[in-house]
Amino acid sequence: MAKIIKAPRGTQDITGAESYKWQFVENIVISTSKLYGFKEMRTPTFEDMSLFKRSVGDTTDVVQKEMYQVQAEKGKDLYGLKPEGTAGAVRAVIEKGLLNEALPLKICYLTPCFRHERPQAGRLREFHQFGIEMFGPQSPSADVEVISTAKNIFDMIGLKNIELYINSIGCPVCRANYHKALTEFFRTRQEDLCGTCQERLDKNPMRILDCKSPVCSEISKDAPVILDYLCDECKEHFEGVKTRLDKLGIEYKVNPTIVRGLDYYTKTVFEFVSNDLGAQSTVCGGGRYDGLVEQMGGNKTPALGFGMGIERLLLVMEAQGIEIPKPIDCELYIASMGENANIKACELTNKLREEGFYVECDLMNRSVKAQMKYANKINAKTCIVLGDSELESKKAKLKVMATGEETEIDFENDLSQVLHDMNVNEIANAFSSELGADALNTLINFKG
RNA sequence: GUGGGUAUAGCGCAGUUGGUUAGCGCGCCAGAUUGUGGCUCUGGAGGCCGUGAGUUCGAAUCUCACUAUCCACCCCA
Repeated sequence: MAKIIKAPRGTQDITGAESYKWQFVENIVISTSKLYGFKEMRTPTFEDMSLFKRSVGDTTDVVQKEMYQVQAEKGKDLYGLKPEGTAGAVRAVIEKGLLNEALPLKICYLTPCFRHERPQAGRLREFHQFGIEMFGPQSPSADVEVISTAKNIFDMIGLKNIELYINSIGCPVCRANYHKALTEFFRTRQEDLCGTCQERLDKNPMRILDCKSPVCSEISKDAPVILDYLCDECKEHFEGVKTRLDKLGIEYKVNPTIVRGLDYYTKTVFEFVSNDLGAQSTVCGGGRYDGLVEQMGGNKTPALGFGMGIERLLLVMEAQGIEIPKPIDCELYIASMGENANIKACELTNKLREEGFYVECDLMNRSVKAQMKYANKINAKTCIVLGDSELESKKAKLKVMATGEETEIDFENDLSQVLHDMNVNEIANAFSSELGADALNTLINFKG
């Protein structure tokens, strides 16, 4: 036997046992975003390396250490597999001139992302992000709309205990002042900081606030807080965001230690976090990036958005035992004996599928018994058996698998009516049951 | 990149202080008077015991290295 090639480290195969869950989540995120006016956009999986360097940031870990780079030809420019969704979206929006249309421009996307990290719970090398981006508005209302889109998605999925943390990291001006104050503060206690934090002191002092080491977090308690350093405009904006969140009844905690690791963020930043995940507890992260469009060569345009990790979303759902509607079961299995019956089964199956029913017949040349076993295994709701005598009489017994009850029918003419009636009954039952959510699921699920 | 755990059939697991033919459950296939599923019973297929060295008369079992995987750091979705 030839050697088996395995999937690359940190990647996943999504089989039929899982894919319906993905489809469920993907449908919810896309359809919920539609209510807010976000139109789906699809951009390439790889982009020029310079795009990521300029947007995400040349010195960030994501670009510096975790990018997958591809070179199509020796000596030619490098491409990078997207490590996140915003950069490509911003590039496309500028390139297509979409900012010349009516603003705000609202887009969303579902895309694979790639980062070369050590895989861990909730962290893969190829993962999938759903994201939304909004271009044009500088009003705090936009921040709240973006946050509420995420919140609404969680609610639609049925997630519990997702906490929202918000912060403002200010505009470049107030952030620079804050960085200076923070560096000066930590400089006085430099020797007491842990190893990594000593390095952070110059590179990214705000990260020290986030450190889990007891010593560092003790020191951080007295550190200056970003919110005290915001300029008037940034302060007012942040207040505006909080006021609106309160009005909408969206609960949040202001957390001055949340810092996004991508360079483009300004003003509002936020994270949705779940305790049902391991160390990688952020399900959704985002914020404003008012300077990015201009930096990428477009006209100065405020913008904002978020990214949501689909794998992490699914992990939380799993942990919380959220039930995802299963794909529909086979509605009819047509068992057959002998060549002529098999041909007839094949013909009937095809005809019923054209009418929109999920029907199966034997493709393995198995005994009737084995075919029945298979029908049972795939959870077929009904079955008929065709043999020489049925072909002659044009009648067959339709068996309801759950009860074993059989009725004789004219298989040439009655099958589609029977299958139709079965579905109508099922929907009626779902409606009359007291489990509203289940009924809804059945309806959503019914025929895709 | 750093640290710790794990690696035996498709999946989940046993495997005694090293001892010859490596087991169990689920799943898969077939049969139980030959045209009917689920329950039960019987039989069958499927493993270089992660890879490579070493110790030994003998290694799934002990040692080392490598690889993969999981968890955590880091970073982030």
